[in-house]
Amino acid sequence: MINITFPDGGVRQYEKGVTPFEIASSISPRLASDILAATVNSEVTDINRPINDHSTIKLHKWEDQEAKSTFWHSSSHLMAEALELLYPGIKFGIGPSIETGFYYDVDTGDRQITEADLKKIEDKMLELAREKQTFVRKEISKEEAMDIYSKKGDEYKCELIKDLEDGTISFYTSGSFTDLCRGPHLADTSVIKAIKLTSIAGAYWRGNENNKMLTRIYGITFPKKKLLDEYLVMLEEAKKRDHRKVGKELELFAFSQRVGQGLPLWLPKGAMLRERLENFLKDVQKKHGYLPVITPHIGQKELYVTSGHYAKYGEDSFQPIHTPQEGEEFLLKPMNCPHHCEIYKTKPRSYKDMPLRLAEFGTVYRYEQSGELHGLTRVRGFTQDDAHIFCRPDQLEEEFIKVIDIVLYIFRTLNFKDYTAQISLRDPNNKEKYIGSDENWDKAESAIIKAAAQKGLSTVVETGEAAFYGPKLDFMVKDAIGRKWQLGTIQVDYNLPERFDLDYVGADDNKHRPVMIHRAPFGSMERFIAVLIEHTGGKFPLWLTPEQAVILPISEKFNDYAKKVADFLNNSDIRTSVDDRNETIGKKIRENELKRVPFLLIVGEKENESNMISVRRQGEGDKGQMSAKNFVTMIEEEIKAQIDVK
RNA sequence: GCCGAUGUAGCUCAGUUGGCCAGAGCAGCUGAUUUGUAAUCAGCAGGCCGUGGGUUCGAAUCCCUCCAUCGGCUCCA
Repeated sequence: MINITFPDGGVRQYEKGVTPFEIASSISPRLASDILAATVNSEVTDINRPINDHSTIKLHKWEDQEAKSTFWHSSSHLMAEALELLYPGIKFGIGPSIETGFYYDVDTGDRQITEADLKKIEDKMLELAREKQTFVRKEISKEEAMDIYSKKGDEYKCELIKDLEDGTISFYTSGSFTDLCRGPHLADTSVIKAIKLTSIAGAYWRGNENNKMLTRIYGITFPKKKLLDEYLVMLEEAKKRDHRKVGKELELFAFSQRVGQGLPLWLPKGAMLRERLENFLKDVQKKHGYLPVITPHIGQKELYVTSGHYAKYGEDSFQPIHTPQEGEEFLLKPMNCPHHCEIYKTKPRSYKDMPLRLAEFGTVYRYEQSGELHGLTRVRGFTQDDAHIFCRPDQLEEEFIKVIDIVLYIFRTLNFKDYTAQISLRDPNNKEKYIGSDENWDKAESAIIKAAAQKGLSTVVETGEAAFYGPKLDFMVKDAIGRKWQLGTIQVDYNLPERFDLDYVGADDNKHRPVMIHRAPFGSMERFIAVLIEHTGGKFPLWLTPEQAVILPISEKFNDYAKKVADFLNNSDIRTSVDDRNETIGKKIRENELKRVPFLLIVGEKENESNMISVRRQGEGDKGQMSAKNFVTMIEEEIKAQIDVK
């Protein structure tokens, strides 16, 4: 007998070799039919894999991510089986589950699979799923595994096997399809009830652009048709919040082919919103001891040779600007740090001056690959809410924590709750990719980890994701359809102070090297506003929104009264306009509701006589009458509550 | 940059297998209407059918080039 410990601490005894499915059955038949995977001693496994030792167990129903990933991984095998039947001779790369769904990379040879074929593949998958094919695991030797795939002529699988250790290789078979696979898998395919193949795309084999491009087919499956329908509706809803769509509807920004791709044009309403955000951060920074600086949009090539950026990115950047004067070369600035280093150098610095915090909303230009451009989230010209903190090594951790505080304050104010903090460290196996001494890297990395821990951030550590000059802490936020974007970033840099030969005189009267922190709480104005649009669906917080109130006269007779009220509100710093078009009140309400104006103030005969306004709140409807003065008080209080978050 | 898809009026979209001057709704303009909480009515105007080339008696429609956009891959100082 073996002891099985459940998550609640309860222990039950079972025969050796019992499976998670049998354990579930012993609790209730309902549970047995619901479980899709199990975690046994912190490893997710098949529900029919025998357990031979004392173990802890957690049974996973659909609601658990472990169950979903097992479900989707099995679905990718199901798709592979369908593909092999429909396209004999097709070769397979890898086919994992992803956050939502799964994909399989395939080499279709001379044939081509297009979106028109997806329905056919879905139908085949459903047909196969209904056959209730069981997933059978088989451990296999490396030699045998290699033999199977060389005979089959699948060079991708051979390459994968080559990197695996003998004795750890397993195959799973379902129906006519056998795949190299670690598992785990569903017991059988019958639980896969709803299938949607979502898209088809090219993907380099093993993610390397020098390799062949395979065809990647993405899909998602569910145990119930209803869940798939709900998912598709959710996707549709999310698309309505897409910042590119909302930005066009609300006239916030635009692009022009003639100006160039990835170069956003800010329209008046977008510019007003952005300006307000900038002022908000400027106020915060002022309170935190930042000093404003302003630097030019270009710099001599020499500047970037000194910083090391030219060597690293020169060829993939906007190329140097040449002037009539022979030999002169300028670069559009791709980052502000070199300029700020030169500001540091304008006079001798003392340890008493530290930390020196130089802040600038600096517009930078980067030649991003054309296929990578995406609305406002990935552009070629953008403005960083940049600042560089020059500090003594002993101040690093404290300064780092203070920056985290600013980022968290901003996120709270704008109601960003769903973010992850990612600590990016260097890849210890690839040290030549980075500049700087081992010692400095170790110090910087531990400073970040300690600071994040002290602020109680839940962090994800990514090794190998550090910048070439130092480790960093990034705040990642998802867009409407779940794509992750980096917003706030805090980076430690020992490299630039070295390259620019920055120093300060210490208490010991000797020269010392400062440490530099790059930080941008928004990341860039463009990307931040893009994500803000998607989070709010264009319904910005009252303090930020371009138009806070629009006055709607019932008829032209009340235009004068409307203008009087508008003047009063504008004088009270409430951004107000009058919609005095010759349209019905219903139409004016509809259009201003669609423009997400937070307050519509309706004035007609009644209001004119009683000197009141009728207040209508966006999305909520009529709120009754009040005086303009009371309205101002109400708005002021609401804005105060929005900004004074602790 | 790579793979795939898409590109018709300011916006959202129709336009059958190539065949009459390329259509609709909204927005715009003009006029009527003077409106009470999500679309008043009528008229007018608006398009090198992304660009350049080709096939054809004839191209928005078929082929090629380039540009842009969308979904991914790679990249992201």
